[in-house]
Amino acid sequence: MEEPKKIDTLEDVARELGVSKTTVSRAISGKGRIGKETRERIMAFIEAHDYRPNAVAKGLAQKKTYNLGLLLPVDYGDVDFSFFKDCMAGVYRTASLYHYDLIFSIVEGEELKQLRRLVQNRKMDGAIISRAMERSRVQEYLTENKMPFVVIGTSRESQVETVDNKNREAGEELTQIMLLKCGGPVALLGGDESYVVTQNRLEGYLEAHRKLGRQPEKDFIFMNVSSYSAAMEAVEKILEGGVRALICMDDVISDLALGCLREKEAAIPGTVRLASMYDSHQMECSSPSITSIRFDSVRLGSNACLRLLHMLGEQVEQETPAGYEVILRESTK
Amino acid sequence: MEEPKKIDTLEDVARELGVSKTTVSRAISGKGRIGKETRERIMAFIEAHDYRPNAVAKGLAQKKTYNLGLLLPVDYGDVDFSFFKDCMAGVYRTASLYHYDLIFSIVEGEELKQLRRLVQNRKMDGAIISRAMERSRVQEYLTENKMPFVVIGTSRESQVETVDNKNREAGEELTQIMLLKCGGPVALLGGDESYVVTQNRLEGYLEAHRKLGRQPEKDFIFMNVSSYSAAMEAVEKILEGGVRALICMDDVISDLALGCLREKEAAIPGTVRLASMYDSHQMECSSPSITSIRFDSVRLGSNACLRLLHMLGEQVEQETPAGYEVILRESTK
DNA sequence: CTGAAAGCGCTTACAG
DNA sequence: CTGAAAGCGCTTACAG
Repeated sequence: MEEPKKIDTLEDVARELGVSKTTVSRAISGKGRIGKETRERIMAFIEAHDYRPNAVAKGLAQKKTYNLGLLLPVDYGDVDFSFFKDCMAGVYRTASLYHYDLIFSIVEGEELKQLRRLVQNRKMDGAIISRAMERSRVQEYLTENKMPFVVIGTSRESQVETVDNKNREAGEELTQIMLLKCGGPVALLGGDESYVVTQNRLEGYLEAHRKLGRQPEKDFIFMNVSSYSAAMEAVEKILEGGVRALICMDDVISDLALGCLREKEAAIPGTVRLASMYDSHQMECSSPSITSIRFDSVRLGSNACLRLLHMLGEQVEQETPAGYEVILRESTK
Repeated sequence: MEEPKKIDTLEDVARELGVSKTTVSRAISGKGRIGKETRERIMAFIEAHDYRPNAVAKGLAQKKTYNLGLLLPVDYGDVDFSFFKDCMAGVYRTASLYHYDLIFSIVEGEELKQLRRLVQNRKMDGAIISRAMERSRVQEYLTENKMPFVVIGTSRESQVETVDNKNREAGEELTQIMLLKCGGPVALLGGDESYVVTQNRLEGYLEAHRKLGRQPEKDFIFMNVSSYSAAMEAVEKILEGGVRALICMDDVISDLALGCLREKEAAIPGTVRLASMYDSHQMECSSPSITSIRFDSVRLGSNACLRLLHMLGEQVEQETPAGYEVILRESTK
């Protein structure tokens, strides 16, 4: 024999228990005064019948959706999927913990149509976006429409809430290790200087020199390296200068450098030691494997979510800053 | 001067236009009789004021959410991220086209808690899951709770709606090419035989032999290869047998085989030609690059979405079967 | 501490 | 062709 009545709604619960919907609602939400005994009776009944409030109805009454938008750039992951994967997992777990769901949307370049639907149809309470979308009008649009959001990765605009890795500290630690391991100068290949992440890693590099009382050699710092030819030019100078150590600011640049060093038949780590300020699957799997910094992307995602929930007025636990670890591999042996 | 009144709700529209909410609703939905002129007047007003109906309210009234669940296995993408990426993009675009949003959830092993929330709180109308989750209780749970779903990849259970690649046809085409290119026998390394995908690719392999009037040599067909040692055992037999061509059923197995061949110092394609029945980034980037079949994952995702929308009673366009292409690379030169 | 009632912003029989 | 009214399943002043 099945339970004769399905308990699907608040009303069902109230009727069966002979109380009002108001009371049941209060028992569940914990808001408002309610007798301890009544409350326990209601909760036990709910538990027994596995009743769950309808999120849509709740949303309508409270003008909330309990959905968070996760906006991904269209070509995320071309380079570094594990970052997005881990980040998403972190966001997801934290959102789940607070009973929020994730709605995801892909932002393709300047196209805001999809995002607009999410915002105008009021299908989310807030959004998490990535720095990669900084150049699109997404942030502007969200701000105009009073949609709370947090950016993963530091943005150039102040005023926006961001969570980020400790790029400066990590850059400093890696540089310090390289300086200590290798007697001579340590060259640097960096990316687009207009990015905050680039600036921070550069600062870390410089700071490590300062703390060890060494003078960074300007001639071996190459910024805005974005092509194979740019990397090649730098690598040639490095080899000519007899520099024995090279740090690249991310995995893409490392990959370029690796190609250049191979073409020049420079042994790694024999002739040049190579390290990357950003880890990825390729760093681990290339031969030789590349020493690099692994950031805690899961935590980063989790923090982004906590921040957003906080902005939405939820009582959330404290954020724990996302850490990192330097992974020493063959390329710096 | 701003518009003095914000047009946020159906009621606002109705009031401003001096009609009833019913009429406005009908103009928007297109359901029910409505005068052409009235309708146009309403639509123009809506357009001008950029009004969008509140999806939550609409959902409550219609007992729909216009959300589709996208359930991902926890460790998707360890092997083959681009598949998920493309698939998701396909699902996403199609969902958007029909004004649905995607809610995503990660299923971790046997843990159904998160999924349960999505189902019980009625936050989605249907779900798209992947074959990778076949062994969890997800399908069972969805069925019990009458939640429509479609599986990407063929499931062993009938009764469920699936969309899949043309694994048999593609396997046949690749095998045929290999047979024609190489005079002798073509070995096969396959995965878990209990998977339908494995069975289909095997069928294709056999069918190619049949059509060319060749006898597949049982001694060079190795199934259930899941470890390096299993692959090594197969590779040794292949080399001893003087076989000059090898097809692996997917990119993971290809990677294993590649490692084994390297260890045995067998030249590719010099000594053995290697091809994979599944393309991935690694197939493209390994050296030598590996000939493989590239499936149209975007289309596959799109089809999954179309199928689900159809099940939900939406009028959708016809599915176009997801195609594939054989990409000839260095490994079979 | 508890409940009746209004309200969230839509849809949809039902009546005209 | 159009509208008044009930209803979707919750929450929340307000009153008791």
